[in-house]
Amino acid sequence: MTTAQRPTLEAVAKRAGVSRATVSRVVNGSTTVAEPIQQAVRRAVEELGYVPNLAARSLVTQRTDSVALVMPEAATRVFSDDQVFPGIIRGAAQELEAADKQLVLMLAGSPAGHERVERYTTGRHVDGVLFASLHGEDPLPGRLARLGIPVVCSGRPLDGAEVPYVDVDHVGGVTRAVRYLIENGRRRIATIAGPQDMVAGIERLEGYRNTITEAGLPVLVAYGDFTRESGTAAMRQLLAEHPDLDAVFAASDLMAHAALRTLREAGRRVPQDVAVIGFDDIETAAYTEPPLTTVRQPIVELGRAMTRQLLRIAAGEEIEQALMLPTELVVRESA
Amino acid sequence: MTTAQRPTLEAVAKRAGVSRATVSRVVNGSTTVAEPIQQAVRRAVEELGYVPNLAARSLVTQRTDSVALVMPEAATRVFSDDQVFPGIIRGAAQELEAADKQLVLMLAGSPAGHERVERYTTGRHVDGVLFASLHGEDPLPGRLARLGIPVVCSGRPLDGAEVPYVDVDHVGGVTRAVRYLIENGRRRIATIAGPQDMVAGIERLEGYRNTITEAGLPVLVAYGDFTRESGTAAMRQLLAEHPDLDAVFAASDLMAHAALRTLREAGRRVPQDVAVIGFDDIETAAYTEPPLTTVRQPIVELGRAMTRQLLRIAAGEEIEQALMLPTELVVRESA
DNA sequence: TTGTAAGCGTTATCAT
DNA sequence: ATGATAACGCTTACAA
Repeated sequence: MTTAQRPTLEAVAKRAGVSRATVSRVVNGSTTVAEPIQQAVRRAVEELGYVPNLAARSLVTQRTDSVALVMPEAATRVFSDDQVFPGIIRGAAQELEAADKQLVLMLAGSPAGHERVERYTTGRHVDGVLFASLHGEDPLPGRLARLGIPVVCSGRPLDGAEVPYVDVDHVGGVTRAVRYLIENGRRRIATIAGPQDMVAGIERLEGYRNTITEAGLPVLVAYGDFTRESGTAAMRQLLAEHPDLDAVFAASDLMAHAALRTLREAGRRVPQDVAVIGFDDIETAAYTEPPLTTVRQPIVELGRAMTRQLLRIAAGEEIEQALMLPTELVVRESA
Repeated sequence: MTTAQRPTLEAVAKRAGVSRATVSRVVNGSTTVAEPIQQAVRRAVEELGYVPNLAARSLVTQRTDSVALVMPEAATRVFSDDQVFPGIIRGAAQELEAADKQLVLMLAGSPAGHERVERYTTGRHVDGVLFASLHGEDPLPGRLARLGIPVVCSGRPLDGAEVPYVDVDHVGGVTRAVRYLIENGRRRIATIAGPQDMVAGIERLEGYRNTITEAGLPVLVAYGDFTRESGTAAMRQLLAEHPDLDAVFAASDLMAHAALRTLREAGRRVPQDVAVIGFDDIETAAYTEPPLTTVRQPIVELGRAMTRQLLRIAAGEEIEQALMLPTELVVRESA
């Protein structure tokens, strides 16, 4: 490494013929510096190609200008093609870019990874922490909040910690989907539920159960984990246990996609024999056979909203503890 | 913010009854410290919950223990469901986790974003920079390399800079795919090419062109940009210009997926009338109608390999400038 | 083997 | 409005 010696504040000060303090003021946009001096300093900065040393700044300001985005899933599942995590990353990246802060991505799937995230975040190496999709009852968000470190989760923390969160309206979306099925004359409506250790899985099932029960219809459930493979297994199980079902609400588009194929293999026509509705509205949903009717969730906006909340907390503002983003039923041809 | 005062080296030293230097040695795993003293220090660290201040360490060591992963695409396109970027992120995250370094994600799609990336990376705020999928002739990788900052690109840099890179064997994969079509009796083989300002687009077209020409067959090309929408348009164009085509090689699975649907809408049966082969082997490929025959590229491994190379450069090792990862034809039912 | 002390490059507090 | 100067928390010669 040639490690060309970087210019420091000192060097700029010397070149501009002023003190370090003045250069620092100019660089940080203080207004109390005379215009001609500002000019001179800026020219020196330009000529020397000066870039502030963030470590040094961070050491004295106690800020790092970076935010951690923690994905608590196993690495292999984080980036399945449901686009949830990429969407959140993208939203967070956009919002942080506007705030000129860095995005540090951390995977906490393995015990080692989780321990690493804990060390790093409790060690205050970031100005705030974003948690995407909690699994089970992770105590970390609550602990960080108690340490006074800004935290925002996607979805209500399952351990009941008083941590700010942003979530999409799972229940509302599912309710609309199930009602739509009922209005269209479906009476044997089954669901492929998501994992019950995640808010998304829990609330989508709750939405189904409430709406179905309210309508006096039978609750028919099989469980998956949001993936296509699990959707296939769940659909087969439903078909075996309730051969007379006439509709399926799947808690994810991936599972709905698998259900579509499984139904076709079983000789059922969609939507004539069985209507299918998914949840997510991934890109692929418009390209399934038939195109999938589904509940759209604003996933990039979720990432943005979480980040905006975090920045507000970090800025010392008071924020509402929960923020809910609307979902929407997108009707295509599968129901 | 309660900003509970964090313990410093000083505090640990006092508690353990030793000097700061000794604590530092223990924390950094120096072997030259007497066992009983190590014990005492470690206990003090434990009791106080001491975590090193990375900014302070970085200031003196000149290392940041973090690596930037730059995605030069527009934010809206980075996370399409082709899984390329998420795959690279995942691979990089895995490898960096093992090396106990942080992953800083940067989007350089907009001019502002690119400028920000440039400032940040040339300012040596990271120990190395990973570039995912260059668009056009970005001079930044070359510039960083000249500054002595470790850099690795995915794919050969188009501006001819002498920068280390890792890539998948596009040409080999495409050649195998096209030969497979020829061996199965196809004679009017068209291609939906990718964008010609990206290595992946260029090389996949080159592989097609060479193999087709070598076999004395006609070159039939339409251009897309790897997305489904562009695939639909390209497939329509091909159908209009060459109604007698009997096979299509699409440079991405997304475009192949769109082609599948467009062909069906045009009344062509796949694979009977027209054989279709894609490139990527995304998860969805196994679930298209019919399931897609495609060229698999090891995308997570690409991210891992890039990261390993980067770490080797940062460690001062000499590395080969180019590293090629194998691709593989996955035969399903579309061809 | 352990301790002392000199920085690392900023920002912030005081004077001036 | 500007300039000294003291932190910030750590690593690392160098001494002992």
